[in-house]
Amino acid sequence: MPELPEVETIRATLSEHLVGKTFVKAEFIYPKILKNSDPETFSAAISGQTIRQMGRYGKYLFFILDRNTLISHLRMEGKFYLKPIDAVLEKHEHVVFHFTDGETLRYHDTRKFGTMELVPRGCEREAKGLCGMGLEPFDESFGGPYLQSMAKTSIRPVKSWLLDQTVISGLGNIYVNEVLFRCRLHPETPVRALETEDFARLAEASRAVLSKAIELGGTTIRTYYSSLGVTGRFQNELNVHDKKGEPCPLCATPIAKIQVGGRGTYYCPHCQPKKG
DNA sequence: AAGGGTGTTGAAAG
DNA sequence: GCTTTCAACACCCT
Repeated sequence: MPELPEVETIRATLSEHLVGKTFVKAEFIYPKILKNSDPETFSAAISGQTIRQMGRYGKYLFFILDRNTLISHLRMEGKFYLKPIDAVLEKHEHVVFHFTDGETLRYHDTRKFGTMELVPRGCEREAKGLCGMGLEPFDESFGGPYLQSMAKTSIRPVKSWLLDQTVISGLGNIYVNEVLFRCRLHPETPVRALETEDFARLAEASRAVLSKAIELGGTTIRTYYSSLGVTGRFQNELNVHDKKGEPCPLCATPIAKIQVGGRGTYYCPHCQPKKG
């Protein structure tokens, strides 16, 4: 489900409930969730370790333990729930973590796309998928000049480029649609056609949109809801995403939907003219 | 009622 | 290399 704001919300929520809990074991109903390990090795490794802190980079969630970090990516529909040990195993619950206090943490993922990986604590950025990731909009050195330096002579549509996590970490389909609306940029604008001013505005808009979304606890659309049943409120702030045919908030032109790089893309044909 | 679409990403193919 | 397409999977909506 999540982009950066949703993962951040999940991180904060889980942190309140999980920090200080000690693992007994982990049961894998669907072992393919695990990368680079098998259930027995993984369970033995986390057994006895205490969750010291919950962390995040981009859309990756970190359970920081005594000696290891459990890196979890929720992909499209991953969720975590805290339940008593005797709660029935629900459909789509693929991993059950047991704690010494008798509680369990259930990993629920309808589409089974999510991944989990255990790395030595402090080595998170070396994990596959995290190495080579671009800066987060909240990194100190992130800004217009950084984006411009990543652009080079790319001819890709700006929408696809912003979704590339090696360029910028944390933007997904919802927020990219919203960022481009705020910047008045057509999603298919070739990166090469962007000017210095555009990169500055993209950087600023990325920070603004994600900050606001974090403040509101993320976005809850369709039937999606966050871990532990927490729902966000940013869906009330969406201008274009999932609003095909609805009037643009600025000019009342019907919002258009097209496919860019195979992803549903929403924009205002009047406010976001193509350039270059 | 089959097919397309879905808050993702990495491997394969061009 | 750089870019695009597709597969992993289950469910919902036309």
